[in-house]
Amino acid sequence: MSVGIRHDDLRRRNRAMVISAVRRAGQPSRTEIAATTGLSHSTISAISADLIQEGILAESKASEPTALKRGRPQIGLALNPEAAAVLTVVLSLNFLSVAVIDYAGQVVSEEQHRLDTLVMPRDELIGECMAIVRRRLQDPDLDVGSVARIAMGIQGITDTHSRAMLWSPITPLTDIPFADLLEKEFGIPATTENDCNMMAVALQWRDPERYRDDFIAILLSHGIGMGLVLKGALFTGTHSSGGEFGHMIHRPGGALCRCGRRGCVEAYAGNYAIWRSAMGISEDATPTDVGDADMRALAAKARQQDGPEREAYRRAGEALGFSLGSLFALIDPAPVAMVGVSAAAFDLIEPALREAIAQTAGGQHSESISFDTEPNELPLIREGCAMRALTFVDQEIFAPGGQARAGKHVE
Amino acid sequence: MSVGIRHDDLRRRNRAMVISAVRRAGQPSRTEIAATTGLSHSTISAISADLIQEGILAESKASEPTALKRGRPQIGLALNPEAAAVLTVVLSLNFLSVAVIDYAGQVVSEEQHRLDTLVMPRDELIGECMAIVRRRLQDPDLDVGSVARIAMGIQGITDTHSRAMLWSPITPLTDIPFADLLEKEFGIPATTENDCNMMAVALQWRDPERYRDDFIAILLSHGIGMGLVLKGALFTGTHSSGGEFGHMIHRPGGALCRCGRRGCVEAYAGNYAIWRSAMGISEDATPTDVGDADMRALAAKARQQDGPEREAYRRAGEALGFSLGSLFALIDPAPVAMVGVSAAAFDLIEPALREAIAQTAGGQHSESISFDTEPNELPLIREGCAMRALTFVDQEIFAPGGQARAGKHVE
DNA sequence: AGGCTTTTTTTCGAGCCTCAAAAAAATATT
DNA sequence: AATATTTTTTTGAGGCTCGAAAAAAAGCCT
Repeated sequence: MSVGIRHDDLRRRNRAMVISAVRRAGQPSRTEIAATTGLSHSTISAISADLIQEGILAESKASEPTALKRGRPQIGLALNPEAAAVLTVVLSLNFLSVAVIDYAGQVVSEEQHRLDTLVMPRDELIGECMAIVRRRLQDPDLDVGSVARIAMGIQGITDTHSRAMLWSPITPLTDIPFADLLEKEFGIPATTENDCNMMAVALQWRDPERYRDDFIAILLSHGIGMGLVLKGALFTGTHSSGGEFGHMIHRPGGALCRCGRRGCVEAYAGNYAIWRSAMGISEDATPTDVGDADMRALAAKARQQDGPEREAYRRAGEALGFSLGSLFALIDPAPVAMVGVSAAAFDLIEPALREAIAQTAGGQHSESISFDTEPNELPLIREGCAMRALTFVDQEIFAPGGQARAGKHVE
Repeated sequence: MSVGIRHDDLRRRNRAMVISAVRRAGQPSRTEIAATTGLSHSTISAISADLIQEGILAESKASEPTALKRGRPQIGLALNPEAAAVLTVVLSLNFLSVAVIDYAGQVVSEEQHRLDTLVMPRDELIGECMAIVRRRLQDPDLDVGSVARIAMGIQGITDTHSRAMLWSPITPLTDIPFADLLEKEFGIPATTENDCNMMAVALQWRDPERYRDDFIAILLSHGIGMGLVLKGALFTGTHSSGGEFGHMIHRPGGALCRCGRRGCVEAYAGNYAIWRSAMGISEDATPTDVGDADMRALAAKARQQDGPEREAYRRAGEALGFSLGSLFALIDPAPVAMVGVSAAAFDLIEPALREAIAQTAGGQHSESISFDTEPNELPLIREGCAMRALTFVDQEIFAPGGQARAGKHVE
């Protein structure tokens, strides 16, 4: 049952709120923080004095060219980059990348690595992940505060508590508890996050104007994934990362999907599905991975002339449109960001998509639904992981105490 | 942006928590409240003294046959039935019902009324609603505390803020701001709620064991509706009541739905759709309303022998199964309550439903998905409205102050 | 019956937290 | 140099929750 508010929670929450206001605003003055949080100046003054004394915030000496105004000039408060650091791990098809990020959000160090995820045995895959993290952690250049959190973004389904990868299209392996493995190996709290969810988190930070309370990030790549933000919060399943938009049923008993089932959206709109359709291969054929370059070539050909290639994109658009319509029937329409290599071919997809969505209950105002595209998902996933980890540090380490009161931060 | 916690919010929230604990538990002692809320005994003592003094709670003199225990006996705290009252209005196809309910949740007075919703002009429909409410409010037997809240449950789509009915299958009229009309007429704060959402709320109170954090209530009637509770909270769309499960697309371009579109789940599983299919009427035929008695007869016939009737239910099950599978792909599987006249025929629907759902990503563990049935939706809707209104009184009237601090309750 | 034990509830003082108002600080304007 | 303006800090008051201790209200035991 929901629990009462203890007296100590008050300061904790307001501390977290101040930190969050600074992270969001960049260099707000105390007065600005008071305005956005609704707390009094004295409270903000007290809390920020604490945070500065603890080395979490710092007064920004950086002489911003503030407009000349009468009165005492505002002093900007900024996150102290050295207060902590976080580490992101992004594991996607045949690709592993790691970055160390300081408390202010700047990349300090990074490393990337190609590997054959599809065929690697379990121990080797885990070993590679651990090894690349270890190398980054032992980097002598790394003099930023100790790494306080690891966020791993994985293409695939994770559990609600962000502990494990349950299933992934990039490997036949299942149920790898990456978070536990990382914590055990490095003694640093870690989470395992779904890639599309991290895309959504990143978009929220990148463009809070457009992606604020309700929006959808859809990954158009080998598979079809979705990250969903509703009422300002990331939407996840009750047991898993959820939002498996790609496996909503478009046509019962239809085309063969990579997941082994039939008729999923992905079986019409995933890279392999578009390819299969364009090449005139049977819908029952086992999906094969198609390189990004091949997909770009396919899109170019589809643009050049009408033919099976263009028809393949049309069918993908139709599948996406009807399924988005079904989704919108549940949650109401929201802005959409199309991410991934096939988002670069969205011009080929959009007409059929809009035509389909207009035939659904969720697409009632289909012309007002806006789409944005972003061809490269990896930077988004990393940014999302970074923000996930950083906000964890903000809330759980620098404003600790929730239920199990953690050790106090000592200066 | 999220707002800081003021000092006065603390007491307010804990007050609300105590009230909520009492409503949930029935007659908890102070000690029990302290345990469930996590607050200290002294705090509970102080808050409950206030609440008793204000006439919101009362010590239950009712000599419960508590097991003989050593020590000072616990004093049960109960809601004071006379602290306030709420009024529920349920408007469904050709039927209007109103009830007055005391603060403890007991029905004090009620009235029901048949009317032709499908053909009534706007003014008349609104007039009937206002008249029946006025009669109940003026009932001389009504000596319970003044009515503090009205909750109206309507079959159809409402807006997020529960102010208006946007669209409904029971009338060609649209955009009726019932909440505003009621408030203006009677000066009592009111809301307009979606019927299926209220069903879900009621189930949560009726059987909190089974329907706690994640579950689905599906109305199988003329149309197909859904109320969805995720992570303990009612799920609504971003602009409307949302959860229009009945208008997810089952077969793109398929059977004609009552909403004018094609291929919706409802066009296969709504009463009219089952009837149409059983009678061998074309899928393109305009939907007609079918009486409950006819539906019961149809189900009986389907049970009796294999034939087009049984096949119609099978097709309904298939549509429901694939769509539930798509839904579960998004939110993960959860317990389902089937409500409404066709829920009584769930035995005819279930086999095909399970077969279909097993073919979807969301139905991975389809055998573990459990269904419960409840043929009568009206009592559920009324209960849901009652609890909705009562918890509003709990939180907004008896623990006021959120942002715009309301006048304090004076004894 | 009367004292003892057990459990619940209330009382009381301490420690925090937030807030409003006043004071201090820092700069532009006159 | 004095004044005006705006931001930040200081200070005292009031409220809230908590822990400990006291009070209350029973059953238990001799």
